[in-house]
Amino acid sequence: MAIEKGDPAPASPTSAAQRILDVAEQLAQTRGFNGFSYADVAQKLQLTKASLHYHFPSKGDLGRALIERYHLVFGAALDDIDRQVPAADEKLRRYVGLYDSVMSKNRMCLCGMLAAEYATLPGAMQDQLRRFFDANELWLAAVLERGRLAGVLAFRGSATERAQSVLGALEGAMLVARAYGDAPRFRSAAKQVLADLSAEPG
Amino acid sequence: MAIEKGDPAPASPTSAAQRILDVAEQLAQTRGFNGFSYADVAQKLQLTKASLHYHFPSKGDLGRALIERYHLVFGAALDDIDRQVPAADEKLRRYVGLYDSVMSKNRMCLCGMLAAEYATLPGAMQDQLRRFFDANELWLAAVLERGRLAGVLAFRGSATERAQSVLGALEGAMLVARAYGDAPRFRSAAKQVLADLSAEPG
DNA sequence: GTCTATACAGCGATAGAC
DNA sequence: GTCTATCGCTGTATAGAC
Repeated sequence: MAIEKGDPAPASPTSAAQRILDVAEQLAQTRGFNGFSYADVAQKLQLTKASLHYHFPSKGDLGRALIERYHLVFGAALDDIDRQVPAADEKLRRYVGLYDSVMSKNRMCLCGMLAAEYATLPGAMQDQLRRFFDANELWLAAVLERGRLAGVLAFRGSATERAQSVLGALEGAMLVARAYGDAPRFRSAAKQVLADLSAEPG
Repeated sequence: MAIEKGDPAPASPTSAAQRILDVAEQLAQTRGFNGFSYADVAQKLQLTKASLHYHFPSKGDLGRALIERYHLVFGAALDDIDRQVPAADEKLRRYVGLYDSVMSKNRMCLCGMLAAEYATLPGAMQDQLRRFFDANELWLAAVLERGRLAGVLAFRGSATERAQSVLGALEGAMLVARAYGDAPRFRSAAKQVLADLSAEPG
């Protein structure tokens, strides 16, 4: 079917809901979920608040859609890594790269940001948030365990414990680096996390 | 001078401003600076909002007083450590203990929480926040450097870089652990941070 | 699916009495 | 130093026309 005359013929015909999520995500990652309003999103999209409520009746609905999509995209990225990279140490570098690309956009990880606001979030969002972290840890723990068995990674304690501390270290590095608007600062901390896991001699 | 009859004879006669800061601090550390209102504080203290505005005219004033006091108390704790503990590795354990005592109260580090909300804070609070982190890093970097020279600590790279990553790792560990209401989870991550700095063989 | 218009609660903040 | 009362604004959310 041909594109009708007068259509803007966008490179990718993003739906209204997707565009709303894009803007809301950017705001949530920079200002926090409690730090933006429907009015903010509406203004950026040249829409009215009422239109947003058509797509996402309540802000809780919007928040849930936000985490759901974020988790989906992140999960797909992890699948890509698993498909493209065999070595555990290289998988970790790619994993850190995911965080780095967020930091480079002057954003905080969506779920790290929401973790700070945890106590103020609707229950459904709290549950989704924990599921996001659970999935990250599970993936990380598997990579760490196999990397240790293969001899390319070295660390004390259980892979699960280590996965938790790695996740926390990356989230915290973003958190603080953002207060300085300093992406290299994040990169430096991330490199140390990787170095501490390396089987290479110090 | 004797205590007047009818006085409640409090163990420590906390001023109104101090009590306001106590409540506001607890709320800011659990819900975020944007997650509580004058009404919340007033209710907990059985006061009116107007009374709070007498002590802290604007919320920005309240926020500045919050960080100022937090920084002061934290700085005093670091001085205590320096006075009481000579060994660098033991200093680090005491430092981690400061975070642990916050986590045990089901709170986030005030400045870690504010770091998430950074973009929405008044400029004065942003400056104070960076100064808090700067002071932490300076103290940590000195401890790390002297510990490495003394042979009780071991790490790659500069002490300053390492101080930054340690600070981030602790803040991030609190951030994520709080979403699970899981203080032991923080403790586990903190122990790994210390172990990675130890000169003892892995 | 987007609009105008509006309801209603909550927010930070101020005036003025006591 | 605390109160009552109130203001102006912004927040989420809804009704109903187009």
